[in-house]
Amino acid sequence: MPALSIGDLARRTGVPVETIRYYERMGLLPKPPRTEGNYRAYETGHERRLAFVKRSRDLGFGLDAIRALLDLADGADRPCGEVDALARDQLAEVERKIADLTAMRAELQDMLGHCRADTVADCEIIGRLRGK
Amino acid sequence: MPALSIGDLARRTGVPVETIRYYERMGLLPKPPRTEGNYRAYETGHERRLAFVKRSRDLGFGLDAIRALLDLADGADRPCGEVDALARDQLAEVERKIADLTAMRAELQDMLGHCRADTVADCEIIGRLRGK
DNA sequence: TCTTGACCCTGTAGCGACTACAGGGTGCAG
DNA sequence: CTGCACCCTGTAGTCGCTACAGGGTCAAGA
Ligand SMILES: [Zn+2]
Ligand SMILES: [Zn+2]
Ligand SMILES: [Zn+2]
Ligand SMILES: [Zn+2]
Repeated sequence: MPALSIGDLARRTGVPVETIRYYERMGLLPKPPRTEGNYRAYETGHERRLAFVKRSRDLGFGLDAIRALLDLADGADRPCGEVDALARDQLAEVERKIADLTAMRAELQDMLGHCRADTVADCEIIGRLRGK
Repeated sequence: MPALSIGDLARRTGVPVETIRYYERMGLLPKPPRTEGNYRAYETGHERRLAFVKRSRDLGFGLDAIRALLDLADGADRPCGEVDALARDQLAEVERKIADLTAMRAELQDMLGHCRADTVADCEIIGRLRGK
């Protein structure tokens, strides 16, 4: 199996080229070997690692947490308590955001429901933003 | 009623001093008159405007949208269709975010539910991040 | 052989909405 | 008069990208 260019890797993982280079700068991906022409040459190990990063990002983990997860994933024998703690923190963060957004949604829906589409002077939305 | 210092305004609205200055730079708040010592001197009009901005931010509106809302709020006679459109856009954005976060929450909860707290090699969380 | 065009490289700047200084000036109470 | 809390401007950092600018590389087609 031949080495992959950064564009190949981007197509295979769905992560944009610029983002792959950014992850490398941030220390999430190891610096790959280069071709004669100074192109990055990736192997399947790199692809697996990038896929791990992408799945973690899709769950909302920050790059610091992902670095920690990658480190933990390398130590097969250790207990997974730290992994679970990171996942629980992330779940808590997601739940906090959902709670905030749910409150926003309720207020926006209520505003929109009360607006009778007349003039700005009587508009319920503007009225509430002004504080009644 | 005497003029308010920026610190007074911050305490009364719950908006940090640095953020008030930032809103002024961004054109959301008018430049207030200054005292002899070059301190900003606010009146109740400024406080109302800042409160409007804060309530809008609390609903997740971006600063561009808030600028538009402030402009619209000044034209009392005009129909409120544009206001409603901004609110509907914001509601749609909030709903999109809730959907994304809800999917993340489900996956995180499921991962955590399947983890039997043994070694990293067998950890369901790490396993799924690796793509099974 | 030459040229075109797609790809790759580095380095830097921008996004949004703040937040945190650094390095100074002001104002009031003890 | 001396602290101390507050205020000023200007700049840089945060997070996770994203978008250039200004070049180099490489394979296919004429
Ligand atoms: Zn109601
Ligand atoms: Zn209305
Ligand atoms: Zn399950
Ligand atoms: Zn586990």
